[in-house]
Amino acid sequence: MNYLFREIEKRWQKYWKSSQIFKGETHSKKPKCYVLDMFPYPSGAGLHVGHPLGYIASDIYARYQRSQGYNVLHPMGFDSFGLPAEQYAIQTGQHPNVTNETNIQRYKEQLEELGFSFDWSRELRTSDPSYYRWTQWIFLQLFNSWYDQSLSKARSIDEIIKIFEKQGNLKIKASGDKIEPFNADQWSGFPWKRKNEILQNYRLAFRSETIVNWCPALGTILSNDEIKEGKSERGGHTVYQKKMTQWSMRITTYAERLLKGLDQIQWPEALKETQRNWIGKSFGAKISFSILDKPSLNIEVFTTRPDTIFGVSFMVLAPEHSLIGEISTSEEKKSVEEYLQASKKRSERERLADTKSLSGVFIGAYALHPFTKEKLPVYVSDYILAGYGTGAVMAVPAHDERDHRFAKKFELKIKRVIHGGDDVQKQAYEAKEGQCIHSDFLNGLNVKEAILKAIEKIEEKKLGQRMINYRLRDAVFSRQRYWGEPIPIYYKKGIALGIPQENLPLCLPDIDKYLPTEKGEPPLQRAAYWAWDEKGQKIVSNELIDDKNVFPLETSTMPGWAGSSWYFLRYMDPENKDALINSKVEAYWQNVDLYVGGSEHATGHLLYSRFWHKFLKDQGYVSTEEPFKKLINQGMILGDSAFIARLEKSQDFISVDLIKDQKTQQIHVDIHLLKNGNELDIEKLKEWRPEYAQAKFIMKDGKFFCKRKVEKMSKSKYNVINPDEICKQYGADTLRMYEMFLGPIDQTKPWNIRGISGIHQFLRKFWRLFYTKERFYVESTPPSYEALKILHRTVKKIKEDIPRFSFNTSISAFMIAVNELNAIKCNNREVLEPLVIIIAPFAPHIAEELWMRLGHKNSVSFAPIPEYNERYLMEEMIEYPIMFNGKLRFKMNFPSEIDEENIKKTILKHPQTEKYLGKRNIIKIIFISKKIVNIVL
RNA sequence: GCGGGUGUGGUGGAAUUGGUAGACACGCCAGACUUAGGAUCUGGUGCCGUAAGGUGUGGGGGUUCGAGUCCCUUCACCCGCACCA
Repeated sequence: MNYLFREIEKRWQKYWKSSQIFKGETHSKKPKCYVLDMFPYPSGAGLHVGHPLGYIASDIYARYQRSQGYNVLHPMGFDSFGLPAEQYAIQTGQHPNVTNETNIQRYKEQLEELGFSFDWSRELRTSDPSYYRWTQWIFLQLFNSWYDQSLSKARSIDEIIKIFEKQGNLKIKASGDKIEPFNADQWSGFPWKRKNEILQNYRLAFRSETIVNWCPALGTILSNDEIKEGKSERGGHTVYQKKMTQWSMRITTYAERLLKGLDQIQWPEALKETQRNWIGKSFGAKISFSILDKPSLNIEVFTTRPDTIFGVSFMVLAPEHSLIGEISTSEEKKSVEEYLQASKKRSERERLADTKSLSGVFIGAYALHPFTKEKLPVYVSDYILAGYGTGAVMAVPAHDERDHRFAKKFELKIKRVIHGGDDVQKQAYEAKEGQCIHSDFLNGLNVKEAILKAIEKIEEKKLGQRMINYRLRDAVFSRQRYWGEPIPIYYKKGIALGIPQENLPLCLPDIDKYLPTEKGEPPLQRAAYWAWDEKGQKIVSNELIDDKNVFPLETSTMPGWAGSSWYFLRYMDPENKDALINSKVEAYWQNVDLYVGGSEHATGHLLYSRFWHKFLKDQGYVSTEEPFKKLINQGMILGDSAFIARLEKSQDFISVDLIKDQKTQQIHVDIHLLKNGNELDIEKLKEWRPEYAQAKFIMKDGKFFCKRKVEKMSKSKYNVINPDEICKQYGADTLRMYEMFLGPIDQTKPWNIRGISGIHQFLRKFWRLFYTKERFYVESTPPSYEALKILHRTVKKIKEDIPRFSFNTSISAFMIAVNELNAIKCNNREVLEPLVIIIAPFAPHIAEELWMRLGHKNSVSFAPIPEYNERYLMEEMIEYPIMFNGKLRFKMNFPSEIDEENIKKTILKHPQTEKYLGKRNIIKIIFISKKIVNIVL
């Protein structure tokens, strides 16, 4: 009768694998439910106990939905392009695919051991040419599209050509940089090259010279979300600013839709807020300031506070601003030049580091105030960002903190125009409250009214217009790396052209070394066959490049987020060779009903996926506006790191309890090197790190202790606990339930093995319910009312908990049920069988085993979830807490149907009442049916 | 600095609508049992107190018959953004 979990779990894992019962049906009359996990990058370290947290939760949900009668799509795959495999390839010369294959096998084994109900027939890998063929295909669609702002929709580039042929670009409202206007005749007169340059400006995948975050140590550029505090997120290398021509994605054109869509989806509020901040919408005005003695030139600024226009006392331009050269005077030219040079050298990190002291120089020019015609000195300063707004500001020191500091430093005028706050000579008053003063036509208006009035006036006088600005930047799309999708582009006379779709995939070529070339070009430059034969429609040797028929191919590759931005669609139709996805299949599965993953993807993956999805919708390939209807974040699991202390400037280590005033460095050591709690096994350490073989260890009583600290579980911190060890010891069902029992799914929590035995014992107890005298035996006779009550209460609780993802409370409900059924010695089939069904999503192996032993031939995975009957949830007797002035004094039982008056009477007669009443009078009695009685004195 | 989140026993946590704070589990204490099994069973366990009782959800204040829950204020920690005009 022992619960032999090893044997049981092996049997059912084998069965699930061979029977393929978790295959999502492509054509089904059942309602669909798409449950997805963020697919992992297959790193060499394998899974640790933090990974499965989300997988377990989604698996419970998927299994529950199957039992509820849904056709569930629950796939898994691998985000297999990425840096670690490439880094390893650089070091060892081994092709990244080899490393990948090994790692993926390990991951799959680990995932199977945990009993997940994945549909492995749909497994995909982003580095597989049959997959990235379609990533490249989407890229070409973006390349061949422009955004029509009047329709709020992406359209084919062929259509814009037709429009140009008819009317030039005079009427068109499209996303792109400002371009000289041209009419239809001019368009048809443009040479081929010019036409293509113009089109380039409208494409959603386009090349642009951008200031990028160049990381020489990684040999690549990084996106903003890959940088943490000025250093690369991976490896912590220094990042520099560099101008480069790069592929970009016009995500900014979708800013408004990305923002609006957030209201339609059920995501954690924190995550939505992060995206809102990242998109950073602000409303204001664009205002032109003319320049003294240069009537043809204007400085355009963006401001969210046009109400403070009469408080402007100077102007500031970003160092990259294009007008600086033209308008700075000869006297100031030298100091301006010096300043620009100096600010170029300052890395982003330095610029961010000292936000307190502002630098800048006067450039000699003056702008004219649009209303007062006052002379406003123009400065250049790197506190102005070239990439935001227009790269220039009208400075209002009285009402903007940074402008204030700048004004103080350069002794510029500070003019109050909003009433409120302290002395503006000492401190800026930034609040958007108060009435306008010294502001001509704005006087007396409050800030909100004044903003609108000012814009109205500005538009009326043609000085500018209202403007909505976004903080969101276009996404840089190229990487100077090997291990990514090749960008399907070739260059004809310097013009980028797409490889015809029929020729995809453009496969990654083999190269001798995975490093950049000596000249610093991307690794693909090393490929001998990396040229496009336009006529022959094939890849040929570089030697054949003649710029007539054979042209060089693009050598940068796509970023990590390319493949992950649409993989959820491919799972719906993974084998399709003719299309990204069949439209009928798409119409059925639509989008993801539940997406589970980490919140760290808030501004990367989750934003890019939404962007691509919206684009594909515009193109008619998908029917939904949002890819992930509901999303939950699993919390981080923290590990208990161990450190050894090294005395500074020495090779001597000191036991943590002996440290007094000495300065020490803390060095992470693998937690598996510890014994008896915090004691270090020095021999094991020396094996692990041979460089410490000769080190001296200062010990107390022959023991050496480590310092512990709870921090994020990660390979680099050597605090990783693998699920394999726990599976071996307690089984997958125990691990699954234990991880869920740890607390709310979305909360960060430390990993602690201490409580796991409780779960294991619970499963044993559950198992024993089915045994009498060492034999499997269940009664067919009707169960007691008490037993039915326990069952129905539990079913109700679980049905309420699962949709809320409150799995920790479900588990405690199971525990209560098993404890109570055990106490009344219930072994009725009528009670135990439904219990097996409802516990199956949580502990599927034991459930399958018991289900089989109960005599069923089919898997428990599709057995319908039992219904509960309210009849069994009624209590005949209610225990009322009797409170005096809100304090619980004693308890009394009453039949649930008894009326209020009767209860009050009985309570007042109770001897305890007299005691608590004393000489005081009752003011009133609060009676809440089936809850409490409170006597107010 | 801005935005978001979290604070409850020795520990993980529960309390879904303002209604018995600490469910369930770990740990600990006491006991029973013995085919010595990662056993099982019984009882106890927030804190102070022998007890009556008092006290208690980060701190302070408020609303209410009644507050972990609502409001104000304050502190600590975590996450995200950060010269965004």
